[in-house]
Amino acid sequence: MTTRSSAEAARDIPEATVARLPVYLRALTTLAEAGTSTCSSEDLASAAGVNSAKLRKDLSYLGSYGTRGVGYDVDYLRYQIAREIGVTQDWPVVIVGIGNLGHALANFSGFRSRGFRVVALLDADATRTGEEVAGVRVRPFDDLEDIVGEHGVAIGVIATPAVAAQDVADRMVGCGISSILNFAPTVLSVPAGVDVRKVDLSIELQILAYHEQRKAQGETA
Amino acid sequence: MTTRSSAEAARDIPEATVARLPVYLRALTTLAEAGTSTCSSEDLASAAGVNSAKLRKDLSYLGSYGTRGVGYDVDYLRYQIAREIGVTQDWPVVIVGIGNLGHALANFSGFRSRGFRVVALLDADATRTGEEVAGVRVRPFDDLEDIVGEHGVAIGVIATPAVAAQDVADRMVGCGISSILNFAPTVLSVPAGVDVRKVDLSIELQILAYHEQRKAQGETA
DNA sequence: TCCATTTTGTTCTCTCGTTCACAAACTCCT
DNA sequence: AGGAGTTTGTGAACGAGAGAACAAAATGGA
Ligand SMILES: NC(=O)c1ccc[n+]([C@@H]2O[C@H](COP(=O)([O-])OP(=O)(O)OC[C@H]3O[C@@H](n4cnc5c(N)ncnc54)[C@H](O)[C@@H]3O)[C@@H](O)[C@H]2O)c1
Ligand SMILES: NC(=O)c1ccc[n+]([C@@H]2O[C@H](COP(=O)([O-])OP(=O)(O)OC[C@H]3O[C@@H](n4cnc5c(N)ncnc54)[C@H](O)[C@@H]3O)[C@@H](O)[C@H]2O)c1
Repeated sequence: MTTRSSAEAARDIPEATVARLPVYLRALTTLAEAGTSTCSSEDLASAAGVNSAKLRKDLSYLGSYGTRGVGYDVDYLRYQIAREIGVTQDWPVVIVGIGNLGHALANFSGFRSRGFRVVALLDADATRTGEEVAGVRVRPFDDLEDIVGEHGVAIGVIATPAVAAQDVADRMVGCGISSILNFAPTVLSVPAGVDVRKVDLSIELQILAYHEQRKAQGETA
Repeated sequence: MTTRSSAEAARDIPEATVARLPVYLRALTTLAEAGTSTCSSEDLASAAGVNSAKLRKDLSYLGSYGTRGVGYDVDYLRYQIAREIGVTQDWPVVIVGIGNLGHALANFSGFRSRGFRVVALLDADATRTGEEVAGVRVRPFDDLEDIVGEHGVAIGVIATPAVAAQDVADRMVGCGISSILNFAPTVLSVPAGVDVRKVDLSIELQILAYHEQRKAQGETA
């Protein structure tokens, strides 16, 4: 299990690198829109907010897509990163919990433009179903299994209150979803093989508060 | 600069630990609400979704707040962590960009309950000002300096479109804000001493897509 | 053709983070 | 009082990530 088949490239991209590839992708898109066709690692690194050594090392995990003495072809590199991440294809996504946050997410244009397609908005509250948000009708949560089966959905977004999040996750996992983006402030437990990423506003603010407090302490000390 | 004054405790909490303290805090609150007064590192670790060795090591950076053979007093530990993070006091916060996302953020109850207080909602669009969201009136962006000065705001939240984010950040830094939470999909450049954290939906989804793609590859290989 | 210049890809080192494993410290029971 | 049983706090081993530094490879001009 440690060695891979010889046909497939020995791809084992570090997690820290995976998390930065989307940043590079966005920076490349910005450069392309500005009419730049070639860029050095220095250029791209500064657009992405990292140092150039790190950028080159990250890109080296994908292969040798640059030219020494010249730099990288913007469009070519962009395609290679997109392919590596998997956003050259479209990923169907369901959003569960169409309250304050769910509405904002449904209206978020960044889904479409980045290889994701919202195929359904689901809510358990019957008074919300039928409403149309960003061109998609809100449907009852119980339609989850049907929708996931029909569209082959692999990615689910949870924007329900914390108390409901584990139940929603269980239902998602039960019908084959294997990647979850969780906005509810709670720890989800899922079986091995299912990826969960969380976005947690309170945690981010508390981290800022910690550093802020230390800055203040330093001043008065 | 490497050694600290003898009076102050040698506090140098690793960044990875700082990011987990809010998770422990939330887990402790949940335990307290469930009527638990004492818990072991094993209990708390499972509630927080980490392993117990990591939890104990993290807590050891704060001091020795447990009792061997017994565990931790839930309320006492909760207070100690809250104090360390700095959320025993209230932090005033401004939100800039009251569109889809800004509305959701303004309505988010997690601010209040976690030591943060939204003192102002700002937007550059004159047609939005005057509107009341969650009991707070939306004011013109140009009031930023006045508000920050008046309330001593140190933390700012950016929920504007990406193109405006750098300008907003510059204005924030200019009037003394030193911690920024950025929801716009763009890399902010700020002077040293200012902390920026970003919340980026597209990046999270792309990371999920990468792993999802690898799972699919494994099946068909 | 050859040399100077540029910029990548990679090796090496150092720092940071995770996990293991166990002595120290506490409780409870006899 | 003493011993059995628990659970913390931490030293040490291990692994992952960051950054410096440089050889290899390309370009372009003489
Ligand atoms: N509003 C924000 O800016 C914000 C920010 C960060 C995190 N969050 C978190 O995101 C979540 C949603 O926040 P919100 O402000 O949109 O809350 P909300 O109450 O406005 O919306 C929650 C929605 O989920 C639905 N729901 C409840 N139980 C459900 C279930 N079992 N199945 C399906 N749908 C269900 C409700 O009907 C409601 O429409 C909360 O957990 C909140 O803590 C919100
Ligand atoms: N909607 C989402 O769920 C979501 C999710 C992730 C990220 N984002 C990002 O968050 C940001 C806001 O998203 P949104 O959907 O709320 O957009 P939106 O267009 O609905 O709202 C943006 C608001 O910012 C205001 N604004 C524009 N320029 C400004 C300036 N210079 N100063 C002050 N205010 C200004 C506008 O008047 C508007 O009210 C975007 O960058 C978006 O990419 C949104």
